Amino acid sequence: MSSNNLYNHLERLSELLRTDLRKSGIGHGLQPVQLEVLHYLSVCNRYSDTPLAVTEYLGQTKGTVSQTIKVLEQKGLLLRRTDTEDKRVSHLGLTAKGSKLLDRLVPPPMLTNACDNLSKKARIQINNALQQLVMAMLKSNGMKSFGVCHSCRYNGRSADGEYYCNLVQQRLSVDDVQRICREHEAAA
Amino acid sequence: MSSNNLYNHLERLSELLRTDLRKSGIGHGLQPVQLEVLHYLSVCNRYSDTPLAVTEYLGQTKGTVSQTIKVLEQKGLLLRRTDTEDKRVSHLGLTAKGSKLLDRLVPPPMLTNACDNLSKKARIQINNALQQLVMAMLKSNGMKSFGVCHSCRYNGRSADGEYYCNLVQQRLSVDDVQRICREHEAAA
DNA sequence: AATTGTTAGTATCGACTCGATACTATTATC
DNA sequence: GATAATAGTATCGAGTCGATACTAACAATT
Repeated sequence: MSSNNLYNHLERLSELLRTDLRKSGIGHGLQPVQLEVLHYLSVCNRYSDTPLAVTEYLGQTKGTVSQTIKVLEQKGLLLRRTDTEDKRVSHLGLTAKGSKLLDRLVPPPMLTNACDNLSKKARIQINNALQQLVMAMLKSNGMKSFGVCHSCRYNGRSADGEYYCNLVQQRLSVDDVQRICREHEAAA
Repeated sequence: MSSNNLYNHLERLSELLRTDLRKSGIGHGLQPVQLEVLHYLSVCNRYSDTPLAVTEYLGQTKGTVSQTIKVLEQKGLLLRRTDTEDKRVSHLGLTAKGSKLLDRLVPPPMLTNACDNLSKKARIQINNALQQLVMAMLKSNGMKSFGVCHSCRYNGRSADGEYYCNLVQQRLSVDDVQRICREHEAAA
């Protein structure tokens, strides 16, 4: 009953956003999912830029994601390089072209317009609510949170005060800790 | 920038919901969109149960919606009858089978689980935030709001105290005013 | 009453999605 | 060194979705 009400809004929101994304992308031959992948790659960190991470993030199968990535690569919107330590894994990154296109198309106009019509306070409230809902959905279904390193329990400081990840045991730059990570676990 | 943050959460939410819907429906041969159409028909009023209304609600083209409806009809999940006054328009309604199936599949488990893990207060806040965002998106893009009659500027009372719609100039039942309407316009 | 225009909806097509299944290559484990 | 696990690819088929072109019913105008 309570989740039913929520569902009403969420479903519509989701469908409207998708349609708008589709309209944005179509002029450039891009599908909604493709824009989502590009967007993910623009906000993830260097441990999370692999096909598998995209798979976990989107909740699709690896086969599906593999195809999407292939197309984006062929379009020259992203580049892949094989990991130096584990030759099974690829790292993906936007090309300048991909990055530029993403900036123009995302967020789609409908959302941008909506935000222009909302007060700053309202935007913050909505943002918090959405975040809370995403968290709840992920947590209650045993999925990865993909939070930023900054809020991760593995995030610490090295002896000289630099950011340090206790999981992968490496230093993180200021840029790193603001990106989302597939290994993220909320601090206790 | 502010809309960018919002977009992060919204896009993920949207994708997760869709994937979950897909998983729910697949066992019964139903696609996400098909479930969305069934759901819409379960909450709309008798002036809004036409293919065109579905089209406006989902933001797709009428051709696309026409196909979806055709499939649902063939599966025996919805029934159509031609309008008595205007033979161009069809009215759609769930069959008992469709209604039963919908109850089992929507909302999808991921959302239900999430709600179970949230306090009542949090659910209300999230619900309000989502509603506000949907409204803003629709309004700033000149789209129809699809609100419930109860909150509509055309909604009034007839001489004997019954609900009355000043647009279509007809009485509305207690059930009617709780359903969403394609002619809805927010009260001033 | 015939003409023209609009509205509701359908039919068909092609590019694309997405999961399922089966596969390869590399790394981990015992 | 054999086996299992992991990261990813290839292929296929059912289905989505917009574009285009269409029909049928109604509305407006002369």
